[in-house]
Amino acid sequence: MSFEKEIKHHYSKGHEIYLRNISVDCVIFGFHENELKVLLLLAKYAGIWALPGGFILKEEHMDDSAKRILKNRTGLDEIFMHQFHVFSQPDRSSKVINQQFLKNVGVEMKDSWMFERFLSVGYSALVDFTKVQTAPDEFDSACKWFNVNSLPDMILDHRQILETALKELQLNLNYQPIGYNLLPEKFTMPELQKLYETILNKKLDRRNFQRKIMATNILKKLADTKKGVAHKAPVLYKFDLKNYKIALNVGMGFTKDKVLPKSPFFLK
Amino acid sequence: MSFEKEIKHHYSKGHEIYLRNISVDCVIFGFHENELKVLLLLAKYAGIWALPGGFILKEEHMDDSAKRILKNRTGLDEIFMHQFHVFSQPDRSSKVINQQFLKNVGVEMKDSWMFERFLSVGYSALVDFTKVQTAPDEFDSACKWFNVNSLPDMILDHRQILETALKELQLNLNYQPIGYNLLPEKFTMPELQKLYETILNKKLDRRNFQRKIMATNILKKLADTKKGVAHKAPVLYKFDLKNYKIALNVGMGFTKDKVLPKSPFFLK
DNA sequence: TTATCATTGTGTCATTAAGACACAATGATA
DNA sequence: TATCATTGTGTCTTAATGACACAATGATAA
Repeated sequence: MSFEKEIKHHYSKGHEIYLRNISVDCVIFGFHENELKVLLLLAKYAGIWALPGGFILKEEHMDDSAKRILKNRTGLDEIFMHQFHVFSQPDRSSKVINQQFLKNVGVEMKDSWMFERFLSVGYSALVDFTKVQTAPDEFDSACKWFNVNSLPDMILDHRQILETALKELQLNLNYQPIGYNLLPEKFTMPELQKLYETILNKKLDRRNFQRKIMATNILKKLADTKKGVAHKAPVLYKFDLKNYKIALNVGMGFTKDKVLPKSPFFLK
Repeated sequence: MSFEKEIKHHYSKGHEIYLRNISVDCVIFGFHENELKVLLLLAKYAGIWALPGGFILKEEHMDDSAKRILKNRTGLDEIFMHQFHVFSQPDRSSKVINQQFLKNVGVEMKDSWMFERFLSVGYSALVDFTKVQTAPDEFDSACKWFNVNSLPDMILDHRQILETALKELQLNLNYQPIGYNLLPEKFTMPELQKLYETILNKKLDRRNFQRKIMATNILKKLADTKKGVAHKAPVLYKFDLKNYKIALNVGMGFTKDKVLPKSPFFLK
């Protein structure tokens, strides 16, 4: 189907398969060359960058909508995504804006479910940059990773959605394990530390970092070292998936033969 | 308008003023006689208890919808409410269920926006039990506080929504100040501790509790003591609203002339 | 009037985590 | 073979936590 037909169909018939007034936007983080990246699409109809988003099928769990959107745009499956906030400014989208989008691509329409107000549920995911096949769909002319510190202009309130996701990620770093989807299977301690530093946007002490991370029991030290690097060969680690998953549910202060960071207030 | 007319009108015309496919449910916590309570309504049309809920007006910020619902049911204004989760099981509500509701009150209808699937956004609030005027509206036959440990059967997935709110509350207790809306203006340290113990459902050490709470700077010690109590008269405190609000934004580990609890990992 | 006693206010001590930092080991490169 | 950036491990001080002791208070009972 041609793009024009596609978009006409979406605007005129979409409400037959999707829920109304509600959309999903995904903030997909990746890690590459010591930079925290986020995946954006260039929306054909708007000529401006946007988060990968979509709608909820009439009989679909919203989590599955988010996963479907992720799969479409990245080819990735089995990624843990979670909702972090609903954005509900009444004027975050509007009839005028949507009619302008249509006009941009030479389509005119009087009425459409798309002209109505939409709430958007923000979802966030951390993925392996190297495994992603960026795949613009029929509505997008490009799909690209951006460094979170140099973002382009973005559609509607997508910048705000992204910032919210980033703040949440930085906060969650303190309570949840991270890295399983972001790093290769085997990795070194400096690599893991770089990930933390990049997300938090600050330097951490190498030695204290190691102590803290090891105390959580989410890592397994391997016998191997990383070959072919300058200087001393660093030891390789991989995640102890069992403990990693426990920590995901219970938080980093979980107890596996004790060894847990002291927590503020009354967590313990 | 009669109840029957009201409900007919809601089912046949509601979509003209509300967003579709999305609703708001409020978990309203109160504290009374050392018990954590939650406000439930007995829905006329269902004959089963439910969280106070409602819909989003077409031009209304969702936060305002939640506040409007709270105001309607409790008379309370200016209460901090926040969204905590979207519930999106496809089968959480259904046409069949809604038609049954209508049948229960002797109304028949073939089609309605209410028969469609609804996502529900959970909101949570902590309010002063004593200031609440419980007010069932035209759709409800009763409005009552329940101890969170002895809840009645509840409609749809409302039990799950409530449990989620409670868990979130227990977790947030570690990072956010609490009590401003739940306690009288002046209160004693044992009273505040009871609040924490009730929510967390565990005993805390009296002396360590005092130390920790005072270290946060959210309390002001008053010159007065509580009169007319058995045994030693406890000192009265009130919240330092300025610091309380800072802590709400920044978290309990905020720095006001230092004195902050050590936080796990890399918060600091 | 005085003793009782549950409750409140405050302090101490041992343990442990966090932050800062020193030094030896490694292994590619010069 | 020496150099040197980087990695691995340990130590020290400070500060927060949890456990606990004891004195002060003030209504109630004797």
